[in-house]
Amino acid sequence: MIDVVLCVPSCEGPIKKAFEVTGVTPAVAASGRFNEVIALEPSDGYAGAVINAAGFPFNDAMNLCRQLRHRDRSVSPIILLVDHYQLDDLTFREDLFDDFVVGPFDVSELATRLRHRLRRAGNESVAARVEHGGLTMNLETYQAAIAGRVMDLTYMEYELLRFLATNPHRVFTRETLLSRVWGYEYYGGARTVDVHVRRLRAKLGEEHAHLIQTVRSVGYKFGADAERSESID
Amino acid sequence: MIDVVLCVPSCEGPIKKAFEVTGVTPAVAASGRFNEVIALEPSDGYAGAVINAAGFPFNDAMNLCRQLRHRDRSVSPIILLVDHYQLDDLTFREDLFDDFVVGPFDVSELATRLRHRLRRAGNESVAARVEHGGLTMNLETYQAAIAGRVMDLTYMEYELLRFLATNPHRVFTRETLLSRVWGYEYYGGARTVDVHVRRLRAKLGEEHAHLIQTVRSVGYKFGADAERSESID
DNA sequence: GTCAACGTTTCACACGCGGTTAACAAAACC
DNA sequence: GGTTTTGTTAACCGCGTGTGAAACGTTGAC
Repeated sequence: MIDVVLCVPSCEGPIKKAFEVTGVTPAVAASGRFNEVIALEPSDGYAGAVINAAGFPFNDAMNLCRQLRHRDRSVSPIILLVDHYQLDDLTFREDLFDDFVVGPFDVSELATRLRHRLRRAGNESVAARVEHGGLTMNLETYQAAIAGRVMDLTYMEYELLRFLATNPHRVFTRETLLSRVWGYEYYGGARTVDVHVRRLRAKLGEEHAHLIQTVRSVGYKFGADAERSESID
Repeated sequence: MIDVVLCVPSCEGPIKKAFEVTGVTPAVAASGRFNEVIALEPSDGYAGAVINAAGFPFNDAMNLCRQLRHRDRSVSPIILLVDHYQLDDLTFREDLFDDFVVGPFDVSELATRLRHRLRRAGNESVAARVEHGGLTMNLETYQAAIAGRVMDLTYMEYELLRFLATNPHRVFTRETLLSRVWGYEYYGGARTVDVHVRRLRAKLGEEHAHLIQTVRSVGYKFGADAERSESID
């Protein structure tokens, strides 16, 4: 049985060694491309995943995290290998991974972190649901409901709403949303965001459409402002 | 309010800097001995703890973790600073801490781990703000409040107020404001600044309108002069 | 104290940026 | 091949923004 998914396009040798220390069996899932790991069946089973993002497009690694998280939520820890300059990219993506190691990579540190997260895996879990202002999102069943009424959201609609709702009251520019939700590096048509916001508002219903607020000249944010009218933080 | 308990018998300076990045306020609880931190009342409240175990008896740090954990169960994250040779000691103590940094300590890595754990623990108070003379501006939610009352500012009003409030007591000419806030290279209509100042004063309310002061023949500055009437700098 | 000169405040209005919306095209899925 | 989802384009429209002019206040000279 495979214990840990190893997603390391390079430098596999020393990292594999780290797993021997922990006593779990690693499986190299992707030697060249990130998306190969997805080919693994969930039934294959694995205890955790180590993803090497160092020297690679960051969004590729993030998309992989997202897919792993969707597959089996909160069960298996995801550890990221990053370069020092990538540290800032981790902000607002805290839910996508469980731990990280900064290069140059130390084998024993990785082993310790792996052990740490594996032993913690049972107790601590990523929030399985997001609730805010009448909105409920079940991250396991991939369902969303507003004021008890289930909404039939498409994939992109769900992802956008989830990102906004997990960071309530925070304003995001279209560019940020494109890169965080869509994974685009480039700045393409920003109108794409507008249109998806519009479709979301429509499905939220007239009564709750204001849950996604427009901040003119800046972007969009999630959250009823009523609850914030007294104080900001 | 104390956000984070800093328990670092040495090298406080650079570690304190890490907290500034996250926006939480650190409090040095123990400058010499580990057990001093325990003197803090639970009611003091803090979002997390950073404990320096590097170069110190490991069991002392572990006992501190145990006490902190006992005090408020698993709410606030505990981050350990350890030397490389101490990594093995962490085994089977995974429940006593939430994360660790291996020396030599990198400030930005610590900051990232702090943010990661704080946000995972559901703590949203990790936000960048500007506060001055009753004015509070949350740079992430794009909200501003005066004396607790939320103001509905437009984009330009917000940007102008932010610039002034982040540089309190400093006088800016209209030309400077135009170039710094508006981004103009040229000197357009200086009346533009006046009008925006006026609109801001109106939204600040009569009581707080004086927060933006006119310096005749020069420009405008932000800040209550009362607090500066005694001393200049 | 009066007056003139200068700077600031206030108002009203028009332009255009930026957001919304709908309709269409392309792609993915079954 | 039909259906659903996703991205793009363009028209529409509201409101934020800048501008000019008038009203107002302040300063200093006589």
